[in-house]
Amino acid sequence: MVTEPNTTDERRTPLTRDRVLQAAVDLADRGGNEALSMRKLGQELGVDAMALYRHVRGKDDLLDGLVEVIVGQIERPTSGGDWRANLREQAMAARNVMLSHPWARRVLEERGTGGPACLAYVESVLATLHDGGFSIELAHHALHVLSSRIFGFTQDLFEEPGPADPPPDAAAMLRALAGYPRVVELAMAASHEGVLGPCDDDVEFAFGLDLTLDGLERVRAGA
Amino acid sequence: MVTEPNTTDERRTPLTRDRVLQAAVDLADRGGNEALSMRKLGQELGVDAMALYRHVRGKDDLLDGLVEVIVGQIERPTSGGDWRANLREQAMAARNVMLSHPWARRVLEERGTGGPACLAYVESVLATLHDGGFSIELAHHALHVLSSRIFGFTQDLFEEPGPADPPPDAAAMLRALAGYPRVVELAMAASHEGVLGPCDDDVEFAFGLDLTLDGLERVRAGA
DNA sequence: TCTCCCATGTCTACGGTGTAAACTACGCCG
DNA sequence: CGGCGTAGTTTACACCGTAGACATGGGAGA
Repeated sequence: MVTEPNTTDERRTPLTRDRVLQAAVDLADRGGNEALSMRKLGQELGVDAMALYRHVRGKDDLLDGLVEVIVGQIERPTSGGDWRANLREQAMAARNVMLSHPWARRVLEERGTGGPACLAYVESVLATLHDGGFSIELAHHALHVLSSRIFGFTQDLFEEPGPADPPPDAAAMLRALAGYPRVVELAMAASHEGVLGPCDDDVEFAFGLDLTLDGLERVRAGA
Repeated sequence: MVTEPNTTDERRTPLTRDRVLQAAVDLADRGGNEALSMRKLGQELGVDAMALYRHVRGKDDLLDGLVEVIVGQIERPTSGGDWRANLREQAMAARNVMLSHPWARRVLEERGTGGPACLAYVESVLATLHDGGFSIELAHHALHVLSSRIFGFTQDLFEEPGPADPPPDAAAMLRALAGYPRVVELAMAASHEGVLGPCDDDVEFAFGLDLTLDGLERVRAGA
């Protein structure tokens, strides 16, 4: 082809690692986790899939890069309050990021938290704990109990019947749930009238976070 | 071929959903999560991959079946104690199962907890909470905070440097960690001399579990 | 200005995945 | 014996990540 200028000639500006990562974020935001394939990403950028390998070592490296981008988006709290308020604000900030990038949770779990952005993030959390009077051992425990919440999500194995679930066939659903009276009781009571979000329940997140923070404070003060 | 009897002629006994699931568990126990492919599983059973589709609707159905098997392995606690001891014992039993099937965590997260075994399991947990004096709302919260622990694992984003990590290149590792003083401090302090397990740290699991149970008891008593 | 090189992107290909559809082989039952 | 259902096979398709050879174009050096 002879440099035929295709719509806005987006491909002229050369690819960059940052451009690749940004496109990957956009793609995942739109198409979810399974849309993140090398081929689709290449297509997204008007480029052959293999071209990406000039700027990214492979899929794993791409995902690592995404972790960096996402974790980098988490705002550090205005470090005014005590450790508790500080950490709470931190977790909430992280949660906001995770809510706007629902796919990121899986990527984080899959690739781990060993990258620079994550290390820096953990470093800041540890500093907060230290300044709050936590011993190293207790900070270690705290990091483990908080780990998922500090990154903005909980390991919610239960998918509430949300407003999207009943439509299919409420009758069959109820029939399938016969034999689990307490489960249906709970499903009724917890039907989450207030449609808070697609991923998680703000109330639940805050509840668990506060429960954990309270517990940590108690242990800290007791030790 | 004319019924040539290959070693022990294992293929003669006809396939069954249970046989398929059991083989899948064995395969995953040996080869981890990525060994769970239809083709490999078929090979494991001395059978073509497509043969599995007679006994399993597809990969998703296979995974759902695995969830049933695994969750079914969790022993119910001897319901003698109070709710707290009861739930603790329950979580520990679940953890034992998860430790012997490390791949199960991912499968559970991927496929959810909507199957009969999981529903029955949750039902029993809810019964325990109810008998312990929890209101429906509080039981709901409790289920969310406990969800991952009740199934035997926590969402541990941090991979401790365990005894397998240093070998590669301790010097390069320490160099990479320069700039994160508190992280290395913690890594030193928490080097987990006691090599407890490959997946998680018993101490951390128990710590988080007790912290959560204490918090719940406090809320229950206060409300 | 000519030339060469290298960076960037493309093409082809390989082995892997899940699975749809057609086909084969066997046992059972009327 | 005829037929039928059941279990397993074969083939094929679309997708995945990626190794390796190739095309191309622009900038540096002669």
